[in-house]
Amino acid sequence: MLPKMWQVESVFGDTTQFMRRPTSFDIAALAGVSQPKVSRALSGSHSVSDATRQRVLDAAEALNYSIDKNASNLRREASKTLALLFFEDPTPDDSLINPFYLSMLGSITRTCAQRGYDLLISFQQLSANWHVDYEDSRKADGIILLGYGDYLLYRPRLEQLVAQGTHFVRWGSANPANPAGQIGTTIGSDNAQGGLDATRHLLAQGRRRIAFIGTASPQYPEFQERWAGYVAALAEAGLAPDAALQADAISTEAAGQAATRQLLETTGFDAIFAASDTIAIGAMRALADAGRLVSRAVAVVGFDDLPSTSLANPLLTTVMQNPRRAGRILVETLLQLIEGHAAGNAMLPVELVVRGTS
Amino acid sequence: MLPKMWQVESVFGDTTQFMRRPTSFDIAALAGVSQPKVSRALSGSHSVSDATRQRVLDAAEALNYSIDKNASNLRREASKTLALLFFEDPTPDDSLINPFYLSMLGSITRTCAQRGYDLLISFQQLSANWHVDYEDSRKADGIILLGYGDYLLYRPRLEQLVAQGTHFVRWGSANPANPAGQIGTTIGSDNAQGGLDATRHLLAQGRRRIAFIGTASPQYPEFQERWAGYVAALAEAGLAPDAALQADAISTEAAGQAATRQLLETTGFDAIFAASDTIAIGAMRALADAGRLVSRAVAVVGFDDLPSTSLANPLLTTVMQNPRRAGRILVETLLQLIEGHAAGNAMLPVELVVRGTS
DNA sequence: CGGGCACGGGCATACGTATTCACGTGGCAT
DNA sequence: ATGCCACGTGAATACGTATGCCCGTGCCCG
Repeated sequence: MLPKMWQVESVFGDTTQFMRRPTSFDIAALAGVSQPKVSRALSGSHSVSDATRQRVLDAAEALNYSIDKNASNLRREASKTLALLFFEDPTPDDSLINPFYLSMLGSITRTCAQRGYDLLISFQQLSANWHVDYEDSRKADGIILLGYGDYLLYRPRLEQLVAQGTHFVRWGSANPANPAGQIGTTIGSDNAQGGLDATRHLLAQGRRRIAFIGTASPQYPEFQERWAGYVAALAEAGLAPDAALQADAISTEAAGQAATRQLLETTGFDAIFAASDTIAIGAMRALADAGRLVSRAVAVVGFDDLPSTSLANPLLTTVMQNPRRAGRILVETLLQLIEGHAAGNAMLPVELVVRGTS
Repeated sequence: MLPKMWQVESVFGDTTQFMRRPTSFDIAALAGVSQPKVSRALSGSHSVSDATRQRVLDAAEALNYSIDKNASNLRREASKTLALLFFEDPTPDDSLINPFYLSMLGSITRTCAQRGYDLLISFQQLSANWHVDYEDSRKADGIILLGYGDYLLYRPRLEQLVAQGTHFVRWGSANPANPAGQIGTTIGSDNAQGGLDATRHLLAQGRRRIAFIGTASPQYPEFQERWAGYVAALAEAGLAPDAALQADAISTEAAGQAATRQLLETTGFDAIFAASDTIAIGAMRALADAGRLVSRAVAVVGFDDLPSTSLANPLLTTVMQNPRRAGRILVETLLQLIEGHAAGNAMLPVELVVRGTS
């Protein structure tokens, strides 16, 4: 049946100015066609003649019409929306977002826009049951998960998502050799290669006591892979990893600084491979505090290539990831999944950028 | 009438596993009540007895039910969603987002979450007719606008939004004395006060030839206000602004560097008040290139207090804005507007943070 | 000349929720 | 005893769009 309003009141008149929000019935009437035709015309269906389509478009333009997304979504049972979830370990409110993820944000939003999708964004504490919230409530057709965090903690959530058949992709370890990459579709950098390149570079500079600041724990699979690359490079040079040269630090500058300070007290070293740029910055600060000359006494290599490190002095040698490409691939892979196609993991190449600290 | 599915098939049976998405009718049946009751129970209506509500909640839990947002939004004619639009002057794709706005992102998302709203995010080129897109299509109940850009260019868009009655707030000049703050509801820092404080501080250090790097043009009202504060402080000290000491730069580090380089060639100065931290960083780089000692020869004060400047050496003296508070107020003000309450502009206090460069 | 087919179009209906309305049942005051 | 109100309830329906289905027309081909 017609919506009730149509049964009682006429649409046309000089009250146009104060009319309610126009619906597809309004443009249908104005264009002299039926409501379904309006829908078909606007959605580009073939079964609409060009002349009719143009009349419809003109009418829509005239009435300043735009499709009610909620009604459209309800009917189509899809929302043309993706959800971007940064998930973090429980931290105080004021924790900043990992800058590396932020750098993906631009390309994610742009790729979404190109593909006609909207993007919902949320920062999630691990505690919330976000997995219910987005695809279940039809707010989004799929989910992008970003976030360093304790993998062992959020892994059950991932398994639940897989079990529910939720469409999602995540940034993480995509290395086929790493079981951490086998839950859901995962996109990530070639962390092992990056670790290998960074460490080879330091070895080529004649460094022999190379510290690794990060973690080798499976809680943080990406760091673990960088560490594996580090170990592999050492092995190529006939060196065995020295446990005394490894110090734990997770992502933050403060952690990097503390870990380095501790290393300075306990052992000697002539180079640092830091598992992230933020850690490397903290390390450089600790070195400066200790009066150790970065690059002369201790070479430093980071990981990420954050833009903000351009303020550091000397400029940080680092393993560059490509966040723009990463963002695009995340979105495109997710869309593949949503459209029902199979999509595999993807491992993105990284590139060593040699600057002043090594 | 009941949805068609209900007229033909029974819901219960051992096919539960492969059942379609549960609807409010399903939990109604399971809880032994009617569908409207389910809606009321879940929305916290008073006209539901506690016992009934509990039964409904249990049933919803059992069937893993969650409300279909699209249907709910359609019915309520509201989406419980806000749209966050970064809008930029047309720039190449790879342009990064202004870091100051990014620092608001966290508090905006969190405040939205606290208030039960979702957040859509988009980066808009000025060319697109985004104003049609969000509230008109009922994707969002209101819009938050962020973005440095040529005010004179986007001003017509703002006026159109006002004319349409769209609910929106924007970050910008909230100074009652500035006509730029009188279109729509505007939240902003007390830029004039910041300019005043920064310049007074430099004057108190004995500096007399203080350069302003930014712009005094009404195209960028916030910068204009900072400049006005600068002029006011000079006046207090009995100094007249010297046009030779003013150089244009919009936001970017490169622009700040170029402007400073130019100033170095044309005139002498003993201090710089930069209209943003990124400009200040560029200025410091230009000074370093020219062999001028920052803080000794030339004192520098920035504006924003970006976290990344913690890598600069010496640490940048700057006027601190409070992005977390700003984000919260933006959201809360917008919600006021959406709920039909009046909401005025808000001007947030700023604070001079003295560090190494002055 | 008749049958089939391509094509443009309209009717009816479903999507799942929230709200309006009317109804029945108690209890309380008149 | 009668009227009234508060309260919990369910029946019906509207929100606006997209689509399955059927229909009529004109054309071509057999």
